[in-house]
Amino acid sequence: MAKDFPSRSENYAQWYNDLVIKADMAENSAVRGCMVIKPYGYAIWEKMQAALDKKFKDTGHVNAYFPIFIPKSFFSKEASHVEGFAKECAVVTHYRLKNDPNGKGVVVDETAKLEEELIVRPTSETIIWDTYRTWIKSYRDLPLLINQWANVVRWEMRTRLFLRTAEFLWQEGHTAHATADEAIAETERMLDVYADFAENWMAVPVIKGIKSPNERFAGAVETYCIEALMQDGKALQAGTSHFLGQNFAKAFDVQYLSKENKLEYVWATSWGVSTRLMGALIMAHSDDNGLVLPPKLAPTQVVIIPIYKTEEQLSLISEKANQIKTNLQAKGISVKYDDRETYKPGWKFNEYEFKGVPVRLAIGPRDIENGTVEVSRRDTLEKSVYQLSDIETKIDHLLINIQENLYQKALDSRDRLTSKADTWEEFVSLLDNKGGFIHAHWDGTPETEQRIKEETKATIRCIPLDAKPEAGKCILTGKPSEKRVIFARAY
RNA sequence: CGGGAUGUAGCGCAGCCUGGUAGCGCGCUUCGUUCGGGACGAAGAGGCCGGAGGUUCGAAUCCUCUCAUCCCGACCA
Repeated sequence: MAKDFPSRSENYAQWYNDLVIKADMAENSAVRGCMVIKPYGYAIWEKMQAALDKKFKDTGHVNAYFPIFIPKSFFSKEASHVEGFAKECAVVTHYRLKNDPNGKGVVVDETAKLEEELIVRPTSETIIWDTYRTWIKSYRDLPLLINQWANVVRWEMRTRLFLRTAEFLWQEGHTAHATADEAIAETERMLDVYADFAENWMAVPVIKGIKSPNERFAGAVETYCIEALMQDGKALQAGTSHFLGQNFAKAFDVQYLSKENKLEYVWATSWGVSTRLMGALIMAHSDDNGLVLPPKLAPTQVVIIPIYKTEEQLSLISEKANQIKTNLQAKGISVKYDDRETYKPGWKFNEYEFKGVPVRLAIGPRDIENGTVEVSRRDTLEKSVYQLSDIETKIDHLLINIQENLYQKALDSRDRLTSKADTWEEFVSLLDNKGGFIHAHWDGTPETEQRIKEETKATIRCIPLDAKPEAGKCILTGKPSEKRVIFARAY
């Protein structure tokens, strides 16, 4: 058990917060609601970025960059879009400071007022579609498949490290297509990319589905999402992919000439995942001993720690350790040999355990004598002694095994926390006593969803894409329903 | 924007009620002994007590104002 670290059962929220800070991933900054992502946290984010970026490029997308500022007038062009974001926008009104004539510090120079205020982007649909108007003239310009890695600002009232911050990092894909079918196919393709990333890289099982109208993205015709379930039974939206129809094309007048020489509005999608995925990753696997990282996203996959008393021992151990390190690196495994004299082995064990390094190797005089190494895996905390011969292959297999084990554990946990409810009493009782995903019937109306939310704080996380037709009665109103949807309390 | 709380060393806190010039733990520095699961001892460094005003011979402590932050709600990737 780590020092001064709460357990999950004691206080899950505190556990999460302390974990993020003590594992050195992020901390609160001087700016309310904005975090500093520290090198260790950023390294994990970079691994996520690299994997996602490759997937985007493999599916034909290219990266570009659009401005952080958006003219205020752009926001009024798409009615539901502005309505969705108006309440959480940071606005730039002036462009100059001056010395305070009354003495201390600086003040805003009122003479430097902008003609038109600039909005710090909460998302980039408007500026991008304003730009696309000039890029798209012919069917030959389509499809346009662009992604941007950026920061965005949403002025949230209450923030939590990674899960909800006023500024966050994300990627946003914005594509333009000649037909609705093509755009829908793109929307679904990117949803699959996200699901694949979540499951095969993050080792977090997700449910693919579509959002109910209440939860739909402001300006979208249909919002697809992947929903994950955390260990405490609360759901977390891990990614969204929107079919925007022709809403933005019409708002920003983006038209092209078809093969038939007809002027047509283009069809759009947008899709994004954010640093919130860090929160999902942390909560999905970590335990009361600290962070647990899936090998595919761990900045350091293997750490080697020497145990010695004398310089002679250290030099023998170092020779062996460096050899193992080189061989592991040749297999593409990231290895750190921590031979710092300033920390003791026990301290290092705890340090790397807390930071979630998947595999730890310890080499001491006994190992040098026996030709062995002590191998400890973070996911199960099991220790065993391996013979040195072909150690690289064994470690390679161990990493794969850990990755699979983490996914399986997360899947088991989600299955345990997934229930069906057929009556209102059952539904409320499940929410209060167990949490998790609850499959239940809903009459399909926004009013009912709203009432359920007000009474239980649970929302429809999604209507699963693989939901089977099943006649039933809405848990609240008793009206007929054709399939179950997934309810949960969410982050 | 409603309800509650807190600002004292890098971090976490005590001191305030009953005014007398600031202390504890962790961390940090140095030296020695240690080193197979967060070592121990000794010696050090570090704070105009959130800010402004007031009461007083004297304010971290009492009074007034102010700023900031955190927690609980409404909003949300």
